[in-house]
Amino acid sequence: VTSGRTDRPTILDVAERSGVSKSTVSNVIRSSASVSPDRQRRVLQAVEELGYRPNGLARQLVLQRTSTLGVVVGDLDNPFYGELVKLLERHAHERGYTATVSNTDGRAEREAARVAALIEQRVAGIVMLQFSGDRSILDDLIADGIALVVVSSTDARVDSVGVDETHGISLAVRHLAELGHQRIAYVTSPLIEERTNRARYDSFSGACRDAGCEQGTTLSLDVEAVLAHAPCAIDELADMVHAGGATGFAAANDIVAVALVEAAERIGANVPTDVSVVGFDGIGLGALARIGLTTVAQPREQLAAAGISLLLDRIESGPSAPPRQMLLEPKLVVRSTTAPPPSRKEL
Amino acid sequence: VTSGRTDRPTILDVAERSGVSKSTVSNVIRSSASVSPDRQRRVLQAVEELGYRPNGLARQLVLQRTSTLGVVVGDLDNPFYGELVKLLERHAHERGYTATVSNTDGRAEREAARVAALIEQRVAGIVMLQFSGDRSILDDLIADGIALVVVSSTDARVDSVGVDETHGISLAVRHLAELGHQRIAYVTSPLIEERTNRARYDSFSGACRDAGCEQGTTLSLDVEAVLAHAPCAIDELADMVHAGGATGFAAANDIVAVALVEAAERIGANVPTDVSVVGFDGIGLGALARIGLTTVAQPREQLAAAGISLLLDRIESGPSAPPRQMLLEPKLVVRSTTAPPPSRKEL
DNA sequence: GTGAAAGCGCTAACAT
DNA sequence: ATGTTAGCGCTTTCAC
Repeated sequence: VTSGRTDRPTILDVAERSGVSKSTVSNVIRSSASVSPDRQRRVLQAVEELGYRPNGLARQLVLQRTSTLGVVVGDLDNPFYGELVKLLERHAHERGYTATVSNTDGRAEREAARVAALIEQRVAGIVMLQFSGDRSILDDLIADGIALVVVSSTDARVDSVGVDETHGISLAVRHLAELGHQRIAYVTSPLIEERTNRARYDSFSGACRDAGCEQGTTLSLDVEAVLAHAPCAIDELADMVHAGGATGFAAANDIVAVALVEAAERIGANVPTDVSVVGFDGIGLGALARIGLTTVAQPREQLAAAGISLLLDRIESGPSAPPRQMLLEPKLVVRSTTAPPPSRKEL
Repeated sequence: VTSGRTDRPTILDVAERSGVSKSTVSNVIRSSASVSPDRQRRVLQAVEELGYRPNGLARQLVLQRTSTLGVVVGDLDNPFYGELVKLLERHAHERGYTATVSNTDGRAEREAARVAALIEQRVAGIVMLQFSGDRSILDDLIADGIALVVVSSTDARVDSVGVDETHGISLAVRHLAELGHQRIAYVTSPLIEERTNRARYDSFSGACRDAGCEQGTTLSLDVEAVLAHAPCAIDELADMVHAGGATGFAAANDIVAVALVEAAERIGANVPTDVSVVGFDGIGLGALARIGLTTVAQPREQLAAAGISLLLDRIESGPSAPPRQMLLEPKLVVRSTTAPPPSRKEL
């Protein structure tokens, strides 16, 4: 009653039982060198009888490379990331890798701690799905020469695959503008990383200019607080809506959008009659009739597939190859959280 | 340009640079035996200068135990599981473990393949969050003597922590009965494992008897199909509702419940005016005013905490200790998908 | 207090 | 075709 699992047989036990050498056993289980049919059979039988399972740790130690990928995600609770991680794990497994996932909740310390653990574990590569407050971890990783890919976000210094955010946001803004909204505001959440946020905001500003509409004050919505019915969370929104600050809202992601719809209706502003909301991501639940979230959808399957491909390529090619950036096209999905603004409707 | 990462320094490099032996370095980085302050400093400095990171693989190989936990989940896309995995990872990390997650999509072959990979990787233990079609994998795992805990489900042969399902379902049925529903039907999905399903169904039957109401035909709803607007998916429901087969529905989980609400409203039956729906799990999105899902909520944080505790205990104590079962109390959360049935309302 | 030596389970030359 | 040998990077007796 000392050790967790019963003692597992090693390659040596198999060798002994089948009356051959370690190497021969190794050869048959890896089906590498040629082994006589007779011995092959005997080894296989011994493996069977003993219930032998090769020790991956030992193999990876001697091979000097692991078949483990680290997946660093901000919030697994967000279905967009849940699905992405699920797809990434699928692709990883298909290519012979396992996935160690790390949830950071957008906290820099956690991100650092998780990444440190991944490095000690000698993961073959890391997929990053979201950044926390600062990108210094990225710098360390790059300096470390570890294989790295950023999925659904972008950074010029590393391999990455994401959607064309500028285009995505312009789709949202243009849609709102075409419906007749004159004043549009950008809504984000404290969880979204500073730099990403700024980039998106810039895109948003540009899109507003291009579409010829004014831009309202940017709102930051604490999603948790809204869902927990914390009253303070929506005061800012109330002020804004009642003062005619904006009739159209472009949200940083679908969860924020959904929380925004909730908050708006709670203060008596109907969506889409009074205000319109468009999200970003394309989570499955947004398709529910009761939600009907108009959103800019990301191609999740492609993001995952490309992410794993890029990462494995990088693992092969080493850190010296120039970084590759892939930009996928997002798609506007119009549902029922957007409509012409009230003033226009009354015509 | 051959290998992925640049060659990392080993404990030997540190030893050389600081002019001490391997063992001394090992002692200081693990802060085990006592080392003279002088050498201690020199070692630490060398570690710093070299950017040395201990090789977890090597350590775990010699220690004969890993600090990796396997988490096997049916569908990470379901926010209930997304959140559970997130919580499990947090607790695991707090106790010094990393989490390798495996998504099975409820497919037995995938489950087997993933579990095999986990065993080769010599995970210290496995958390199972959902079963696929058959439980034979469980048998193998038990025979294997691997540390194992089942979370949010139950099996008498292994450590497990879940909610009292019988009680949970009776909460749902009783709530419906108290509202005046005479005929209640159970709704599940093809993704839910046979045995779990049967157990829940039995509980459901019992609850109906106790509450003195009839039970309608059980429905199996393909959630994907409903959300994808596949027409066939809701025919059965239409027949049932129009034939007065049931006015109240107890769903196997919140996703099914939400899909059911969608399907019902699509065939012209308003929720809760015409039919009532109660879910099971308590996903965050159910709290949205537009969804307002009445549901039987599971204590997720406690499930995760207890799951990791049970597993680590098991890792310590070995396979011989008798299995422990923990049953937590679910809680009925009444929102707006339930109301008195139409007939009763017309009084 | 410190170092030398013996492995953990495996793979990969290198002999035969 | 098969066995022998030397490690992969680390921890841990066991002498000194």
